[in-house]
Amino acid sequence: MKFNDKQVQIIEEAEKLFAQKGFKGTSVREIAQNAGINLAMISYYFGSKDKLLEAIFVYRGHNTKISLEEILKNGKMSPAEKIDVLIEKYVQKIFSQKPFYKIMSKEMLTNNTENTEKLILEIKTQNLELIAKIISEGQKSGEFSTDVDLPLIMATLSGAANNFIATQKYYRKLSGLESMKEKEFENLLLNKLTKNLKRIFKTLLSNDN
Amino acid sequence: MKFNDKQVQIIEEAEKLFAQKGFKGTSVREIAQNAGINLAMISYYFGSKDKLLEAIFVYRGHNTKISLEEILKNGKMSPAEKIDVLIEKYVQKIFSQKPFYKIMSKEMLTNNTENTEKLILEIKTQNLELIAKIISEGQKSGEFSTDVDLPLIMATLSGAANNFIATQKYYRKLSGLESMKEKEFENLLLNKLTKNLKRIFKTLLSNDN
Amino acid sequence: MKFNDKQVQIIEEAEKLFAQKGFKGTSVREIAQNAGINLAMISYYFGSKDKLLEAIFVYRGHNTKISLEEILKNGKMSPAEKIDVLIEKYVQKIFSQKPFYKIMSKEMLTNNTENTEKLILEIKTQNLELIAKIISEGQKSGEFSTDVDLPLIMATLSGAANNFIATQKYYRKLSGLESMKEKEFENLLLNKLTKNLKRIFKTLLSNDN
Amino acid sequence: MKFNDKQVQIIEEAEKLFAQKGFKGTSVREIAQNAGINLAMISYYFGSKDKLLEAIFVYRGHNTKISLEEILKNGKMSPAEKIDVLIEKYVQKIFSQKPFYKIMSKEMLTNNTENTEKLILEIKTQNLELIAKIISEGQKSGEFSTDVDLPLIMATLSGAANNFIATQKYYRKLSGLESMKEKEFENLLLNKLTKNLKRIFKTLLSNDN
DNA sequence: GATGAATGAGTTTTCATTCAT
DNA sequence: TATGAATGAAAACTCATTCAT
Repeated sequence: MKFNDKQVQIIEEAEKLFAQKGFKGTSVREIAQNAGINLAMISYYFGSKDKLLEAIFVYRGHNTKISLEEILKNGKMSPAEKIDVLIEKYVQKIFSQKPFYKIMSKEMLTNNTENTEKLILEIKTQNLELIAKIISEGQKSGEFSTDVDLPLIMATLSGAANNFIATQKYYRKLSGLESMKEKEFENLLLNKLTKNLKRIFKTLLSNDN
Repeated sequence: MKFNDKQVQIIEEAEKLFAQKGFKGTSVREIAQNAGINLAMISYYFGSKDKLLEAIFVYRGHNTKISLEEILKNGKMSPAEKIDVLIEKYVQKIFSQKPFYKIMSKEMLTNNTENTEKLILEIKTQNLELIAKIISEGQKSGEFSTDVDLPLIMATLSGAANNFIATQKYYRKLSGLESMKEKEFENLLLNKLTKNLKRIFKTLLSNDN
Repeated sequence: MKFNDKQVQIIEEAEKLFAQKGFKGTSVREIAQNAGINLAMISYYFGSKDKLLEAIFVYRGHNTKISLEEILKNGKMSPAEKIDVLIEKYVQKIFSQKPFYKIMSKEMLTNNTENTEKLILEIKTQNLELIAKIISEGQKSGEFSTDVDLPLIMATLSGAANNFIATQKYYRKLSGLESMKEKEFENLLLNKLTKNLKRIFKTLLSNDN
Repeated sequence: MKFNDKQVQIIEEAEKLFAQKGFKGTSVREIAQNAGINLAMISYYFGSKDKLLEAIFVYRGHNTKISLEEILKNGKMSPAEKIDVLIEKYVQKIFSQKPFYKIMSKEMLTNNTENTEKLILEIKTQNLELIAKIISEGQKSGEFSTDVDLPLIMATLSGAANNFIATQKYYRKLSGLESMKEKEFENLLLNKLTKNLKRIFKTLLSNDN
């Protein structure tokens, strides 16, 4: 499914607003005004507000898949190195697409439409399969423990990462970093999170349980 | 701040609905109907829908504090054991108060009112201080590493835990446990999560970095 | 009709608020709070909000009558002097009971209940009869013109006077007296209005038409 | 600022109702029903009930200015004649736009929004400047006294005039003219008021104080 | 494709009044 | 007398969607 320029314009504006103020908290009128398009165009292009949300998932979910799949193609790395790269890429993606991940986090918390549920499950499944392959490699080579609960690891990974973008402002206050510049703080966070997750994965995948 | 029976009744009904359908997705009319009280009573007792949300935070935040503080009073345990108990209690609390934690997760993701932000920060600060004390004990006795980023550990803990209650249904499907009974699945989840978190904490607090 | 202390307390608070914010713009809850009494007491003492308004008219209308009647009893003054005193007293009364006259002005502008209409008419009639007597005296003695439209004179008198209390703040700005102290300005206004009205009455009652 | 047909329709209906029942006493639903338009159109066109009130002031205030300015352009009349014409025009305007002047009178009596206060002050200032010019002419030519309090004269003029339209029904009863036909009574009132005001102005502007 | 106007159902909140005690 | 609780009606406003052009 391809979106034309105008649709992308609407999608990106809607994504920003949904992330900031929630789906219900954002009116289509607001989206139209911010995107500089006519109110009726949203219905025209997407059918309804709900469908617009789904379009966001399609738009971002599509990007997600492609970008993550590239990791696996590199055959020279060890499974452990691949996990490290995966974590790096994953954290980078979440940080670069914060609004979308905020929306997804919110949607997972709510009884939403069947369609969004399906789309979220798709994204999760894709990521899971990706990791599954790497872990499977590592298990075959003996590097990783054979006693690994994959969905649990996934939940820990995405849980910690999403929580970081959700609670960024609280983290700032609790760490006493309120005076640090936004960009600097952002980098600090990204590095800490990446390092932390790598360490956690090492533990959870290791043989000595 | 104390709430009378009617207020508690409203608060608990609102909590349930806010968790299910979101704050904006729930109408006060709906709350009133489900709680079996007159619509105007909500304004009468809480002033507004926003204030009702704050009341939920006060109501649950209060309970949170008391129950967690009891852990520390036991002086016979080692810091490592205390951490284990803390994790157990924390996971139990989150599981027993799922609706509230769902609401809090959502609120953290949205630009909400100053008051709720303050109340969330309070709860987070209380938990942080609690863990800080235990870790400090462990650091003095040499059990724990002195190089510990407390807020990061907190974020990992609450992130993973909250993610579990948020993505429970997805976890079920991805693990192929759709046929398992709700209660059994709930227990399984609780145990896995607890065990997992204990292991992560052991790693993150250990000296061998 | 006599009012007890509590009723007077409510009446005076209501009068203040009705004058400030209008009858519809004032809630009974607000009156109760400001008067420091229980909300239900207003219904208890007066029956309804409408009846409370009528009570204000009875309360002030009663005062009005007594105070004005005293003017006539003095038999030593000439009709012209009496008119002057009447104007002085009238302006003083309006200035000292601004809130009530504001309410009355507003009520006259609106299709109100039969009762308030009747009460206003009563007050107007009383004043009219008072002036009528004085003018009649003056006509008999030849001082005043026999061609006098009494209600028209009345309307001019009360119109100008009421307009002054209604447009006080606008008058201040238009006269460039914004820096003058409130009390000083009040006195200035009172004197100017009195002098002005006396002059107008002299003209309207004079023989040379 | 121009209003389209629908907006004018709403404005005129609202004006009628506000004059009859007061601003607070009129519901937007009522306005919509009487104007035969959808309830939501009022918000759509004006934003809010308050803004609708302001629109009435803009709509009528605009008309006021234009119509009054034409008086001055006639250069052949003496200042005294101009004053007479001004009074005639002014009274005619008030009588032809009774609803608007009722609303304005009420608004002046209440602590209203900044915007309406500003708009009222504008209208008053415009009228004041108009009269100021004429009086200034008369003072230069020696016809009028140099000791003239302009705002006070204005207040007398508008006070008396407004009072007439406000107390029309009371005037009718007090004058014993209840059986007269509405139109006839209206004309009688207009003529009396005009004549009366001319006489008053003559006195207040004359040299012999 | 595009738009301004329009709509009906919905929202939260406020109100005057009444009730049980 | 007095009161806190309760209520139903009504208020203004917002919303997503649709329609005619």
